[in-house]
Amino acid sequence: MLSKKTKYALHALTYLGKHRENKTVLIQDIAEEHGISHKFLENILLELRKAGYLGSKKGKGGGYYLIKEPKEIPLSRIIRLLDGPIALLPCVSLNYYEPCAECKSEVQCGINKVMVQVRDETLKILENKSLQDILDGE
Amino acid sequence: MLSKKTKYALHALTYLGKHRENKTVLIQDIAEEHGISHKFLENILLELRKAGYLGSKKGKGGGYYLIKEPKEIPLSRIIRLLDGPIALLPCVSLNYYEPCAECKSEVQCGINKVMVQVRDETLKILENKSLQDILDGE
DNA sequence: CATAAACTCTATAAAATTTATAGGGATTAT
DNA sequence: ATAATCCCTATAAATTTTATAGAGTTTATG
Repeated sequence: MLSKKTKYALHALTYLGKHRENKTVLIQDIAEEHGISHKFLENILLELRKAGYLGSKKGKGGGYYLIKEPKEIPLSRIIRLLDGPIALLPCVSLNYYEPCAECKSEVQCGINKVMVQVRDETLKILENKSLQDILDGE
Repeated sequence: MLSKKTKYALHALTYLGKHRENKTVLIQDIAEEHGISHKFLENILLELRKAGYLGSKKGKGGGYYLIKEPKEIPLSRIIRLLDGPIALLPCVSLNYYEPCAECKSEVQCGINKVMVQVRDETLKILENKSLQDILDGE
């Protein structure tokens, strides 16, 4: 399951996607719309900005806005950013690889081999769905 | 990512699958082979037995053994049993459904719609891979 | 029939992670 | 000048995961 952080990030991105005509959107507005803690959401939006998905404007009249095309924001990226690996095991993660302590040899491990396949097929799904698909369903 | 519980379960099932000629296998043997805590693994095997994948024999000379064909043990089942939902959000889980607090209307939620698709495609992958596939890779 | 070997079951403790809060700083419009 | 707003880092609270503990129960065997 996705963490609340990722779930909230998706809600925030969706909200921002739906309000692209506005110059900026307040954290507070998104938080209220979904009943999310302002401060918790603040941290999430900060991460999304640092990762290059959002722009922000400080000071009075400031707020956040989307700086990428919704089409260019695949689910895989958002999940990786906030939740970490998409792979089911560390030993098959492309972006967060770590060996599994209990496994003597990766090349001889049937679990590893199957999980590589699962990872590749899962990635295909998540790279192929973007914020645009979410917006299309609203 | 899978929990250690699920990962250990997969190792245990693999071990049992590789030793089907034996009448029984000791918890201790599996634990040692993979450097897993005996007691932790004990709880996991108990769950697998209660769920109908393993049989056990008590007392001296006892142990665990596989009672299902490896082909009949899909990854999806093992993951659900030990880790819970496969869906990325509670509001699209088939087996562990819960509404999302921050979402006013599921039928109007674009996130929900996309996640239903992701769930269905992910399930296809995980239902289609079984312990047999793991054993084939060993 | 005594003993040791093994699984059974439930409770609890420890560790790690996730979720949430807090508050002072910096910037900007008016 | 002031108020609004994002920026940043630290810490607290809650939850979940991981691990341990120990008293049962069953069974093979000498």
